[in-house]
Amino acid sequence: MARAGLTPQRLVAAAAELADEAGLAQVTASAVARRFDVKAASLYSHIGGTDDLRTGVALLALREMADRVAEALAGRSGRDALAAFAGAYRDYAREHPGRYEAARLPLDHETAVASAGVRHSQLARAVLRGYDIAEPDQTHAVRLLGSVFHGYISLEAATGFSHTPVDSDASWQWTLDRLDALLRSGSIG
Amino acid sequence: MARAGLTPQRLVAAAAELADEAGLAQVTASAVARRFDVKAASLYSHIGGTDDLRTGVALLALREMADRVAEALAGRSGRDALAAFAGAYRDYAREHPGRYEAARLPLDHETAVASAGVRHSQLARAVLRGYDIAEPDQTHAVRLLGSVFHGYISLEAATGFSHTPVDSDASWQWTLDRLDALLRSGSIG
DNA sequence: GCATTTGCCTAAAGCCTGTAGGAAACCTAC
DNA sequence: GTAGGTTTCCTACAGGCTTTAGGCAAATGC
Repeated sequence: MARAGLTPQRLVAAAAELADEAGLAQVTASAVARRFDVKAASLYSHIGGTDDLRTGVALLALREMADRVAEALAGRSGRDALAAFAGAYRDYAREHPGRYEAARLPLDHETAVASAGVRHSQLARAVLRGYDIAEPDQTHAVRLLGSVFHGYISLEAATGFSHTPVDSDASWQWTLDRLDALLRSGSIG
Repeated sequence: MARAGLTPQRLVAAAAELADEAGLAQVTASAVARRFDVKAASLYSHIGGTDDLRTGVALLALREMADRVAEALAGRSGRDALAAFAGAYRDYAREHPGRYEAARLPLDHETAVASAGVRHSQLARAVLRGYDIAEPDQTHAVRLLGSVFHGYISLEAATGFSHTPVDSDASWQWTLDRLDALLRSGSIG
């Protein structure tokens, strides 16, 4: 019988596609096996199991997002950098909702420190360099940026902010403006 | 054989406890049945199934949170109201992580409009009354508040913001201060 | 060309969901 | 208090997913 050519990478990639198409909950060993026309048991020599698969998607998503954000940030500073930073996350979440969902999975400490997660906070700090904020305010500001953007993206995905006539893009721009102003005044307070 | 006294309410209440203790993923018909020393099949005359159970927890959480926030807000305004509003959510999420998780489940439109979800945005608008912000900025501000607090709570739950020596409570206070300032200037811009 | 390694298979046990139909407990009302 | 009806929980079962164990065939290397 012909071999399917399974590898951890290919399995995780398929899991990521599946997550984007059907949601992270649909990412199962069974479903991924089906994509390769292979029995579910065959996956277990390549990956640890369903949890492993989802963690793999999470790590992939963190890497891809960090890459995108880094590229978006190149050569920009100030409000420009802020918008690029935020936009990169928002665009990624829209294009890859399942991967974005996976990126919020809790990782054990060891996996987390080895992940691209650390690059994300470095990138946030890079944005803040344009605002001249010293510690510990810089750490507070990193947390604020993470909170606002993750919160916005997650609420937008859940509800689409569709209960009022006010456009979501308008709220996004308004938020960026206000954050920019907030961070500018941040160097004073 | 003695009857267990199952009702949709009691089942949802047990599901909520289970969610807080073990996470929303552990909320299954099977697990809830075990709590009542009853076979899983017995649940199906009271609830639709596992999804129903989780949705029930979501609706319960939305109600409980709205009640708490409303109480926290009573008699306060300005930065005081802002802190009470945010604190009520954060405290609830810490006490009831599983319920909080459930509250973010996507609900179909019909269920959503009948839920306590609408009270939440009304409460946010009540906070903003202390800041004198007109439409459409008020809607933008409601979304900002939702984003910041939900984002912060969710990141705090995931990582505990434990990778740096800076205290999470300090970042929370800093964030409240900055938001208060932002909203104050909001009436101008 | 043969031995070894690797990859995918079948088999099977365990748990979860959800449906169907049965029997016991409860309620009502005579 | 007891007969009828209803409700509640049960057993049985079908189907799906997970994961382990052991086997045969394909690829690889000498």
